[in-house]
Amino acid sequence: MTVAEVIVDVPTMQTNRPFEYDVPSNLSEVVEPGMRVEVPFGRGKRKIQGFVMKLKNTSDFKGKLKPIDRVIDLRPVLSSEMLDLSSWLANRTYSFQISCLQTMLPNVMRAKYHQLVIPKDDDDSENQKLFQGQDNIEVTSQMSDETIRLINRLKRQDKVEIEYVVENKASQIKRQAITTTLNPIQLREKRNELRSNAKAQLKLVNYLIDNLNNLPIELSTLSSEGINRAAIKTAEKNDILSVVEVTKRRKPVGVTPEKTTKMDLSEEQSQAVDQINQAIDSKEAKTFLIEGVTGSGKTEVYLQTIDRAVTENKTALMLVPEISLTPQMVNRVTGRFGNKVAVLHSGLSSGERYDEWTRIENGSVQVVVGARSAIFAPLKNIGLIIIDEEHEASYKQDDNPRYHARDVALWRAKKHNCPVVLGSATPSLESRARAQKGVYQLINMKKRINQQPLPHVQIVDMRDSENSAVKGDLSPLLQDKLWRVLKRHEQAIILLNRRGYSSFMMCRECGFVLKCPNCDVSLTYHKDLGKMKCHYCGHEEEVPETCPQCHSKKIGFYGTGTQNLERQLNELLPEARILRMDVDTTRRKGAHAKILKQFGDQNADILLGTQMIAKGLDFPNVTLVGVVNADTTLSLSDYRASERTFQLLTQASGRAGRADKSGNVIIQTFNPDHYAIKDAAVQDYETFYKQEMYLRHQANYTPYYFTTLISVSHKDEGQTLKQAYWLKRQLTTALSDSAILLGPSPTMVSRKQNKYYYQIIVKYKHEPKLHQKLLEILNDTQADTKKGFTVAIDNEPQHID
DNA sequence: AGCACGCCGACT
DNA sequence: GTCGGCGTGCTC
Repeated sequence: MTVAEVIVDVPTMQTNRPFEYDVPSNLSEVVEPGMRVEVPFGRGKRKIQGFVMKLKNTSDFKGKLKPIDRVIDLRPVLSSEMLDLSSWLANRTYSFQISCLQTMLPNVMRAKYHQLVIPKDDDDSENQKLFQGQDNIEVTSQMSDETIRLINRLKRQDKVEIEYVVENKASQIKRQAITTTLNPIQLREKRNELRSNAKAQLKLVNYLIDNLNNLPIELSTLSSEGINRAAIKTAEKNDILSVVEVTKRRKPVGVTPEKTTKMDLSEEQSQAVDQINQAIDSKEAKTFLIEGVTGSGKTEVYLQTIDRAVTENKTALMLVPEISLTPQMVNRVTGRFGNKVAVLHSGLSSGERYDEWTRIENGSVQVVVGARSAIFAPLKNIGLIIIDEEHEASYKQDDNPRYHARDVALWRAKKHNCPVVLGSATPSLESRARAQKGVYQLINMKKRINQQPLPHVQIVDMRDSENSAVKGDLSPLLQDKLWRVLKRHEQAIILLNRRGYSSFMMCRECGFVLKCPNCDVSLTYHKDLGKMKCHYCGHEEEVPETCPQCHSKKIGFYGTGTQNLERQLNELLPEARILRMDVDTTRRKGAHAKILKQFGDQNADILLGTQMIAKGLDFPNVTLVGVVNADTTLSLSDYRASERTFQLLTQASGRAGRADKSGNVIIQTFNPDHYAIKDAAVQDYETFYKQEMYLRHQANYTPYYFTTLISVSHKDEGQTLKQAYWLKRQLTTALSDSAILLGPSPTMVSRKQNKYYYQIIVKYKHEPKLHQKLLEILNDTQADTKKGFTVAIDNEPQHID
């Protein structure tokens, strides 16, 4: 007997374990771990999709095993590596294993479920009313309560039957095709061997000779040429050709960009390449952190090390943030590796995404470039994994499973015995600290290639009388520089650092920001309460009317919007062509790329936008970058605020000035003396790192402590709090005295979609019992989900809000 | 999730 | 009496 352990597609805590199924004898040769199957589940005739995790010969189950209904895949869609990874991931992220399995596959492979109501008694009057002559009707969520009640009654009376249909949007849409390993000469020989009356064979072989470069040829193509199945079968028997399964590609391989060649390396670059190549050669699962200033040529290091992996017949995986996945970036890679590359970006339709996945899975590509989820690319024999802009928060998925691509990369690297390269001009504190401890190998690249000068950075103190007297948000200096840029027909980027806008209070006279007395984070304004509140410890206080520091009345909410700024720029420079890029103008798919192209083609003078314009864009004609409000992220009540500000400003500054034209950067701020701003202005990562580490140490934050965030929500605030306090008690009993528990406190937006959110933060160094306790909590609270409670656990959160 | 079972109030 | 509401527990 064969028994399969199946993870079923029911995302709940109680079903988050394997269920055993009998493998009927007709499927025993077919079923393999990693395949999707359709199984009956529950008392009714419900059918659902599941993943086979394991096959075995005995069963521990006391009842009678149900048989697997159907196998969906011809071949496993997940390798044993991926099955293992899903277990690890589910455990690490406190999410359901089924969710992990599904995130590893393209979306189209997710099952869709339908319920069809079929009449058993066509003559029944109620049935006739319901079906109105149709064979069946589908149960949908829009159905009225009345209809659902009717269906339920009819079902009880045995007048209708419910059929469950599992639809597999992409159940291996494979077609049969023929291919041959013979060359034209061998084929001609075969042709000569044919008997003179074998007309069909002759036609087939001739067709094959003529179309050798179009292999594999689909059977449908052949039949339109008048070659039938029987002829193909005979030819197969005679070893002329073989029948294979191919997946049809929706999109032909795009135009291959101009072939690029290896660039000469600088001293620093070649040292980096050598170290990494050595690890590739010796199959060492080592992690490198490249700390390289903007313009130091990290990309070329990536390309040449990928090249080494490819030459050694291995594969390589490169992750970049979604917003850096621009045509320029992609072309650089495809230019070097041609059609060996698969690119996974958000612009692909789900069908195209599936095609790319298939191409990777069947070994047609050696290099994969993509955003976060590309870390699950089904590559075999990985020789190198690269994560560019390693510090980017977008590498962490912010809903279940809340995984960090970096963690997955390290896990896979260990499995494949290959190095991981993390690269950034501004590494995350935790990575840089690991490099300090020797966990990662640090590679420093301090020099810009081609002697590019650093841009000239000026910090504008917005507290100055001259600046505070200005009506709008643009200082006289920035206005002047903008005007000059326009006159020289160059371009400018204006960056508006808008996060948590108008949520905190700052004094326009002295720069004072209202902070929490216990937590050293700024207080946020809660509109619903009309009070200032700390969302770490829950401290709250009234909105001050005068500045507590200088008693000026100029204290107020701080923040400005892109539209507002666009209006100001229009008034100031009526002749300038301004492009605005923010969430509003980029909502539509592809709008983002379109705006960038417009700017790149110099169809605009000023590009105005939020964070998204700061990342890795190269516009040679840009000579001015202005940051309107550098402080906004600083005042966010998140302990990573300084780090994010530093990263943003450093990146933004890197945008100004290329080779021949010198660049100017203007940073407007109310905190000109803040270390994050001062260090960013001179692109001094190391100084910033030391200062920030010191502060993190003082305040017991990452990387000195691990953090886990637990949030509870319910539509009744009292219930939410009650649950949150219960959770806190649970944790207190399980944790040692050295662990720090904060909260429960309301989240920044304490009410979302009519639900209240409270969170508890656990900071700890070593808590062996924590993991088990959290799993217990999930189990215990599962029953409450039906009462409207949700409990979410975020291991190492990227932001706390 | 979906479904059965079981217990309760309120209507043909 | 029975229909339908909701709480509880189970799914190989």
